[in-house]
Amino acid sequence: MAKEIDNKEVSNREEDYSKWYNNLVVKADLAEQSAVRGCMVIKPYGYAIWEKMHDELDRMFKETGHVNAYFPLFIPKSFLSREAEHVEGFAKECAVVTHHRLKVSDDGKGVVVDPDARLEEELIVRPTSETIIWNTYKNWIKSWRDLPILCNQWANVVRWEMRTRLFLRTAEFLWQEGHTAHATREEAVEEAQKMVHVYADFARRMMAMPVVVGVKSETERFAGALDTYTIEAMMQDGKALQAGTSHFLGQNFAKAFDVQFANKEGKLEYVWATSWGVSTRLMGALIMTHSDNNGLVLPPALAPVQVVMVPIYKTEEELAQIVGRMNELKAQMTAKGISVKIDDRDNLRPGFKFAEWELKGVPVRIVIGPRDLQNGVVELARRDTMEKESVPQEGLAERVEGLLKAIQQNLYDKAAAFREANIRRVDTWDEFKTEIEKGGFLLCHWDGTPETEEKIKDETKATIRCIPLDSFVCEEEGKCVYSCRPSHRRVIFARAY
RNA sequence: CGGGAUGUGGCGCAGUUGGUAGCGCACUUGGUUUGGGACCAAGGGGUCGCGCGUUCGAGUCGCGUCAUCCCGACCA
Repeated sequence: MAKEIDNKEVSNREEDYSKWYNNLVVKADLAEQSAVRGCMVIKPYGYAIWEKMHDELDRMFKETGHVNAYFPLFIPKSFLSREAEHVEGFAKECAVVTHHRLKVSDDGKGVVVDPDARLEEELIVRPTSETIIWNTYKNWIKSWRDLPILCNQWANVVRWEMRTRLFLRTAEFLWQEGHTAHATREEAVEEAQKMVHVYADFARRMMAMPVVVGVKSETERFAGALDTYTIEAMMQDGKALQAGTSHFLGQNFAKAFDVQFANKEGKLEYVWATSWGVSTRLMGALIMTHSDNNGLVLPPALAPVQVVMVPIYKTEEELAQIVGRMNELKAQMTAKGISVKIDDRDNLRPGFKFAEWELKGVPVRIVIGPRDLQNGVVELARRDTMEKESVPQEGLAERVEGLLKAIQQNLYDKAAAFREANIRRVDTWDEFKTEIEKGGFLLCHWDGTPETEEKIKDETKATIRCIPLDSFVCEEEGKCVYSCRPSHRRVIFARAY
């Protein structure tokens, strides 16, 4: 059983990672379960982190030539059935709108669905927007001159999952979905690969989260895709988390929605497609990558509050004096683009504030008391290592600026070191079965068949996370860890969220 | 949807053999405190997930139902 959770200790992760995670999300004021089944309320502090992610991703998309658009929440049922694999993938988890009106019930105690208001065709609340978007693209695309179309949409989607977990798998979630249309196969493949690398760059640079870029095996592919590119991250319990995907959809959707263009020779051709997305699941990844038993640890690049200042005082005069000095220092830091919060709440003691801001993951804490004011110093504490030092007020803004960068880098290095320590090459099936229990990624040879993949999954719950593209590429001859048949490369196996 | 567990003030929990609810935290007020989660005093707030039943009497027993969590299956 997990230890009782309170604000003093988030939990012991080794005992019960799930509970640790859920409690951390709630205690750190990020989100909570809503009254609606499987849905979550993202609280202001949590949303501020999502906004930072949103803003940087949006900037990156635009930098790579994309534009934003918006498509309807409701998708006519018939659209979903156009692409066979796509329906099969999503049919089991759709919320369906059947009526458009309520009426007061006969006993007058409540409302009931008005049976006279049944929709002629049911509407599906989008689980993803390929279908409605390709139905629209049909009207936008006539000639090769209309291509490429590089649209992105920020939206919410609904997938009626059996089991939910805050940020990682909620019935409704926020995401962005890019949907592009191209004249050639090569261009579409290039786009899909480009975007998975945008995600990888984002994860590393902003989230301080190392990821493996790779291709999904046939079984793990997106419903309707020819290839699914993925970024896979390793959480602190050794399990893998798919943090973002980019799909090369071939001409499947173009054919399903009859989207053809006249090429330069005047001949009709089907359009090539990609789609790619990341969701609020990234928040889950962020939490599980860096947090410790004192709570959340946020990389400075995504922290809504980068620096919190806590005054220590006995009298009102002292408080006024200290806060006065703090405001001067804050102004210097704000000028450098650092977000600073002065916690001058007078009903809480300093120790409580320290613990609370640590729980919320604020990267840097600055404490000023009467002694510091005398000596012209401050106490500077960093969240990642929990180290404290006394530093001069002179040049504080520059020092903090450097510290924030150092913390960002240290978080990445720490996570990368953890990942390195938990990636192992495994060559025999016996070894595989014992090693997979220890968690982490296993680099193994695989014979390339879905049958073997399936059997490995049944016996060990491990799946092929990806065939690595950039790092951990192991193009070498060997024998499948399960079937012993020949293999030309290693792939990554792991248990996953 | 299968297996297991749990539903009691905002949160976390206790509640013996049935006798119409209690603790810690939080909250309010006053005071003393403030360099790592303060203390004292006085207060406010719940009919025990919901429904039906057994009983003189149900948080406690029975049946049903809903919800949540965990393990599976499914998934970003």
